[in-house]
Amino acid sequence: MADTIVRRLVTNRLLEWYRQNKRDLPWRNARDPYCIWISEIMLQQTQVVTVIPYYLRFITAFPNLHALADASLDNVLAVWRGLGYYSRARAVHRAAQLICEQYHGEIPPGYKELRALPGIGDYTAGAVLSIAFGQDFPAIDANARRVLCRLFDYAADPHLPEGKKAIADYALALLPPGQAGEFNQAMMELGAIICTAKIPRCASCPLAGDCIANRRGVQEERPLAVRRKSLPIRHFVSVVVKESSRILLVRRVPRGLLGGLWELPGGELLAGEDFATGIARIFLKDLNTAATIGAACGSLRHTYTHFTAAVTIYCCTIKGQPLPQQQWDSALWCLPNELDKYGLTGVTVKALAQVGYSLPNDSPSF
DNA sequence: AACACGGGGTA
DNA sequence: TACCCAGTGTT
Repeated sequence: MADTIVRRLVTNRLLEWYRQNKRDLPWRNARDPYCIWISEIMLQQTQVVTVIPYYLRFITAFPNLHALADASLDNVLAVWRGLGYYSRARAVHRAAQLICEQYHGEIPPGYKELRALPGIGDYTAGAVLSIAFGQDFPAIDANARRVLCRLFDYAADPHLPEGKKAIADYALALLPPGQAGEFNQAMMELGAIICTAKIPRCASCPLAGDCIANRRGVQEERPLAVRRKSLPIRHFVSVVVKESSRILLVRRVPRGLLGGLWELPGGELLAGEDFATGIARIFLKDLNTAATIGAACGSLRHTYTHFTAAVTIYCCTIKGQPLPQQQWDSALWCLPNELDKYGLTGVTVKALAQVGYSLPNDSPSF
């Protein structure tokens, strides 16, 4: 494997397999670095099949970098709604504005410049440089990492600093000069289709004969599994306040969990706190208004990355106009048929459906 | 180094 | 339920 000729044979087999088996994806063979960049941001921690409709909708809404830079964050988040990791949408919006200011609207074709933009880390910089600009940079995502761990039977934790270096060295050793874009995509495609996390299809793998883990029969033990903690359950209340057929929506401050998204007012209950007390506390502190609890009108569960939210829905009335502060930076009274104009949180979409307000076109498939 | 950060899919 | 996913930014 350390031999240049052997490496060449391996990459040739990989690239030949890729040419014959690659999926037809909307961003593939795109000339425009902007399209490559958007697709790579969306593909962070998100599977290809999930990204496709969001990508098409986003490119339609913001066809080029200037369109994105000129849009409002509210508009960008409304298009991103449902894809998750909303800091990506905030970062991509901010980066578009920075590229307009600093690089005359052209995505800079340099590692240092890309890496300095918000939302672009090592993986995305390498992906854009190799795929959009043809430069010899590796792009190591979870797929490529798994393929390399198996190919070289790397037995330690690849997320540790030594592991990251080892995996990067493997990738650099294999990377064929002048074909980094195809090579990186081929590694990811192999990981997504053949060298899957569970039950890899080694019988169909073009690199099975080169794979040390396969030879040793330990492919399913690579990469080394890291145990996760079970998710805690946290209790929340979500409140429907109506005023002459309009519904009160509030906007979360643009940072942290679901930053910049709109939601029904509410929040987490303190330990041992009952619903009426919690609602009164939240409305007084975050909306500067007195709330009176009404009927309970539903409940739901929603799982985030690191906790499960158990949400109870109440109808309430308030005294006077709400003044957003603390966790919210804006408030408005929304007509039911205009709900889809706002980037709503998943919990709010679910809660509204339970009280009879289903969103049109909630699926990004249009 | 560990944690925060969504949502959808699969077994 | 548990795990996985074309990772990045913060602490």
